[in-house]
Amino acid sequence: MLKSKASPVSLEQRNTTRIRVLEHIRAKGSVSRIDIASALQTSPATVTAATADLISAGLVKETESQAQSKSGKRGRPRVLLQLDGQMHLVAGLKVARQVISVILVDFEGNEVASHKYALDQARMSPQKFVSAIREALEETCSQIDRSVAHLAGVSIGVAGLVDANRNFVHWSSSITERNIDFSHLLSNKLPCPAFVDNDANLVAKAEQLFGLGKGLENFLVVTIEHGVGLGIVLDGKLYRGERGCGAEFGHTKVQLDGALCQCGQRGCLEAYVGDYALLREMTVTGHTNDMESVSEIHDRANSGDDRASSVLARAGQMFGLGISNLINLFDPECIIVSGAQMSFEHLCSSEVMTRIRNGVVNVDAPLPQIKVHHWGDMMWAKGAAAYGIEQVSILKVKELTSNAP
Amino acid sequence: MLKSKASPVSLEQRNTTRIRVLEHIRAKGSVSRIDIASALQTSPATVTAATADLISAGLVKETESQAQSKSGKRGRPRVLLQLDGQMHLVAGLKVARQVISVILVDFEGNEVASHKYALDQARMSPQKFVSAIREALEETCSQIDRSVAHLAGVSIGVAGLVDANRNFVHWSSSITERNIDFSHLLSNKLPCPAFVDNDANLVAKAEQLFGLGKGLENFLVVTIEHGVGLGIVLDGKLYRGERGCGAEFGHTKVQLDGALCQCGQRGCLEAYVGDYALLREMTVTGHTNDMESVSEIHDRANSGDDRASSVLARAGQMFGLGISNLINLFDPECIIVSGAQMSFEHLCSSEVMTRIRNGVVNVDAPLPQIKVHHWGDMMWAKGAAAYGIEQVSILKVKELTSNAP
DNA sequence: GTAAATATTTTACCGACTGAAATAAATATG
DNA sequence: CATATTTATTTCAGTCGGTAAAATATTTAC
Repeated sequence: MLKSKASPVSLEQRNTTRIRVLEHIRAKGSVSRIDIASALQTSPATVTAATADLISAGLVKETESQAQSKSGKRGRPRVLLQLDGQMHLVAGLKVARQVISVILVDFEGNEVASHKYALDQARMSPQKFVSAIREALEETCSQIDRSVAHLAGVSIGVAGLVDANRNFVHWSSSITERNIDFSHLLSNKLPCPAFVDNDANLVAKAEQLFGLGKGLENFLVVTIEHGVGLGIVLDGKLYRGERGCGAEFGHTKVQLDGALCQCGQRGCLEAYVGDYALLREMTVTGHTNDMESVSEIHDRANSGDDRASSVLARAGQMFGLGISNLINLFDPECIIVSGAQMSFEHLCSSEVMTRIRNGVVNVDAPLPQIKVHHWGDMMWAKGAAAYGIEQVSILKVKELTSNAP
Repeated sequence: MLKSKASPVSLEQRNTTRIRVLEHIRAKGSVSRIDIASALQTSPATVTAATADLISAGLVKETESQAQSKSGKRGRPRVLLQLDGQMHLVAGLKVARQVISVILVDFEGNEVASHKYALDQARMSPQKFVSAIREALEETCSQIDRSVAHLAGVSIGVAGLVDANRNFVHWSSSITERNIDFSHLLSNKLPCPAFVDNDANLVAKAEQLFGLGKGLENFLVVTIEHGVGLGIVLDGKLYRGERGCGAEFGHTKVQLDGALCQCGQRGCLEAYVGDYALLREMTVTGHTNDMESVSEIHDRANSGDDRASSVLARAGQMFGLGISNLINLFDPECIIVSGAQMSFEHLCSSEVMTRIRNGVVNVDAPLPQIKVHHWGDMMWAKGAAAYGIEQVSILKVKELTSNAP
């Protein structure tokens, strides 16, 4: 008879070690217990306990192959641990204007299936929004003969202002109503945990878990698409701002009373760097007709059109200025420039890098690295999946202790 | 006979509750145990234990006066707790070009004595630097018939790049050598713990502990003096950047290839807002002669000089642009504009506020509050003292457990 | 085969925290 | 005025996460 007498320790600080161990294993790929202990500044005994729990939850497994010991070769060999990817399936969704992109991944982030679900309307009621997500998920799951109920978690990225901790959408370009709490809507309609977040934050999560930010504590992810987005990771955590509306890098002003932006204000970075800004500039050059994408501008520039080159160059200069401001303010370990489809070579040229270097306050330390990441068009959905994996990990670890004997 | 067998818990997470309780008491001024428990989401039993320790360490005391209970008046009355300010004396120093400002404060931050120690040279060797600090401290302490040995801690603010955790100064305008570890130098020369940090960070600490940021979790402190500084507090902690050289707000660029800045780059905010920038502008207007301070420009503007007004107005516009960028990126609870002596009304005018409002991306939520704080000329030294109090608090709490029976 | 080296697990114990019960100190009520 | 009621704080016994040290496991060196 277990007497449930005293005291679960405060939820905030509970299980932090197990989650840290899990994240460390994910970041390293495969790693021995003794290395985890030294990396996390904890004792081997703690790592033994934590990994035992993670293994029993099916989140982690021991690998066959063995790593060589640090010094020499004598002594008991280290046993490598890695994620047990097969146990859980997670879906990531990105809701865009005309399409919902869905990706199914295993627990290591490997793609299992993907799908595009066409939307007939850009903006939907919350109910319609959730139904569309349900349908998109079902179609994707059927590809691999699974049902939605098999999913360990679903993560949804939308453009807009989201309080991710509460699944609360203040405003989104995909939804007709403001201030919607999706917690109940989603749990009613889906048989598994679901999470909503802002899309740029999700890409930052993807870079942190699987991408170029793996294992870093302080970095920025700049997303390039129609507009310019930003995700901020500080101390290993996504920084969301006090009201969840920070990181509006695209709307920081780079020119007093400058070019007109989609948002209605003047001088926004996006008004110089966004695709619509470039296309707008090109209309002035006389190619009024049918310029439809940034890669067309690149083509023209490459074939000797000086005006096209000049349009791209100015965008690059402004972008470089914006990036140097980010470095001056945040002093990050690294900045990751992530793009899905749009061509953005003009934002990574050596001229832009020079502009950045010349705009950063001079110190002994070298400039933070600027890494460019060309994702495919599933960038946003993969970002959502990354967040889903993280959230499911946390859920599973919590279950672990609440169910324990 | 005590057998020192197992296990101090990892230093990082040790005593966090006691420190949180102490900080909460400091933020509230006086508060009852039951309120602390609910504010910190912990149990009353924990608060009893924590406060008992803090009282025995002489950091906290019970007050005579009693607060009324929340609802009704029946029941055992709450006992208010407050800091016991008299037990410890802390010194804050700011090293400037020609002077070291020293302030002695009690543990509640009340000024006990202050002093200015003239420097004969703006840049010193590390040894000379430490000796000057020692002398400045001795002169100040003698005012109240104490010796330096009575101090519980000393905190030193310098302009430059500092790794505060290690008392390591990468570079400072006050010191002739780079990359100096002051830990040993200070502990050899001073009979009490000493801490070094960047001056703008210290002002942020002062606002957090005693000023307009009391109790806030996410806020920015913009300091106005010769240049423009920034301190960033996120999640209640000072954010210092990866290499300790972030928060260079004054050198974020507000104009592509704009005005020349002291730092050698072009278009820095400081090159439009710093005092030297305003004085430079005024030289062009024909008043070449003896314009020496910003308040003279204010005087001229107030007496109808349109050129002076225009110079101040442009600085305000650029400042507003910079502030709106900060809000767009950080989405803080509040921005505190702190100045010591320089006149900066032109940076808080209604035109500037309008510029800020129009530069922030529009959301439902109201604009973060912008608070203006006119300190006296001891702003920087008081900032240092605030940091000193915090550090000494942490030390005392740690002693508490290591000395415990 | 035995010693030395290294990784992991087991053991015994510490300390922070908790819920529940006990205690303290006030007011309300008759 | 005694007693019930209410609220704040403390005490108590127990849980949980963590640790150091010892024990155990598994390898190579000799």
